[in-house]
Amino acid sequence: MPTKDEVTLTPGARRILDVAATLFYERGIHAVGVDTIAAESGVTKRTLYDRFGSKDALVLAYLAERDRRWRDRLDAALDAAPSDPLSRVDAVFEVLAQWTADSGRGCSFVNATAEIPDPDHPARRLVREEKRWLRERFEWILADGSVPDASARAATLLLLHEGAFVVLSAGQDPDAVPAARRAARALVQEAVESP
Amino acid sequence: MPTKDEVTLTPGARRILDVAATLFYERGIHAVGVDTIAAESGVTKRTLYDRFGSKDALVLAYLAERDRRWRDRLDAALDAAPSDPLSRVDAVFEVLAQWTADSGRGCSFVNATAEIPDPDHPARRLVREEKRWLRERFEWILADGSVPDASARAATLLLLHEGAFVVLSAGQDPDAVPAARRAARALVQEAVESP
DNA sequence: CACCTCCTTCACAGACCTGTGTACTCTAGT
DNA sequence: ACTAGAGTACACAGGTCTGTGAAGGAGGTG
Repeated sequence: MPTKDEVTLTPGARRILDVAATLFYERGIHAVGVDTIAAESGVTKRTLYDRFGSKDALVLAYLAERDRRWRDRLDAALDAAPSDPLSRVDAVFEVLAQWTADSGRGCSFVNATAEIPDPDHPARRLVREEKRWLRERFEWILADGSVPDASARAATLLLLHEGAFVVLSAGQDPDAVPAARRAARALVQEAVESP
Repeated sequence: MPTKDEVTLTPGARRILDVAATLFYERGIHAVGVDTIAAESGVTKRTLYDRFGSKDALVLAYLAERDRRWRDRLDAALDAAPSDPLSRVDAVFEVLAQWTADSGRGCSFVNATAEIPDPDHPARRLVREEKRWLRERFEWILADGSVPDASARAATLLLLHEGAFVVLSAGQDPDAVPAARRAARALVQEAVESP
């Protein structure tokens, strides 16, 4: 069963959102105009505004869909992984490895933060929520595996995860994600083996 | 003795660069036009173009100056700190804590990366260089303190450092930098105490 | 048949963008 | 007194930006 969003989107709107997602991610939100999006979607600007109302709303739809897809992917990976904390944490970083394999432009949420100064903007709320969600996922993994100091260690895992994304994109270091994965594994192992 | 850049800048150019730095950082590079920068500097657009040549060059000057100031500050802190690796690593995160105290909009280099897609753009080269420099600083600190696996551990420290910046700005978590600092200290301590 | 949704074409508004051309003034140094 | 550098004033070019208005076509459903 497809998600509600996907059902309610008309074919034209679906194309618009797909094109917008690609262009916003690859060129930046401010750098892409609605004219370009409409033209690349084979649609007129009128249709774009009829479907989404504003560029701002289109930006929000782009981020919300990306957020949903990423969470679904991560939850699926966690469901498929063994239930020990080491396997689960490793699964999160495996998803990151796959995700970044075809996303060379960094984290779309971090990029959106860079382009949207207002912290009360709906897109910024979405970004905060996404980071908070991942942090809680880590915390749940550790607590469920009876790892001590789950909260503090989850915070560290989040730092490694986000650090990997930014060192990969801004620093252009291809080893960033593997390095974060190794550090995360070491952190969990050390925590499990400690008294 | 002032640096060469500061000497060669005319008073007008100095004001332009200061204003541009503030506006680029707070509102984003694309979102700020040269008209605004000129007006806020109490200078005409003509002067801006006579001094800097293009908006692109002004952007580069902004990032280069910020880079220089940050490195100077970090080097000064490292000089002032005791020479053991724990104190030195802690000093780096202390600088981060101070730096982020009045920089709520994240890392300007990461933000610039989000807004400039072309990896060959001079600004992007500068960003890469900055991240590489910090990584090497960490590596030097560890190796100089005879910490084993200095290279791998330096990579982890860089991840924590960059992660803190992004979790603070995108995730709006005020504990991000202290958490990274604690994790970094723990990492160094564990490495020093290990056989 | 009428009706509705989706979408089209096209013109237009009004603002903002980077960048330039021309001609002028003020100030400091030699 | 002369000159060079720094800056001012201001118009203008040529584009792009978001967003709207008016009118109509294609295709399915009652």
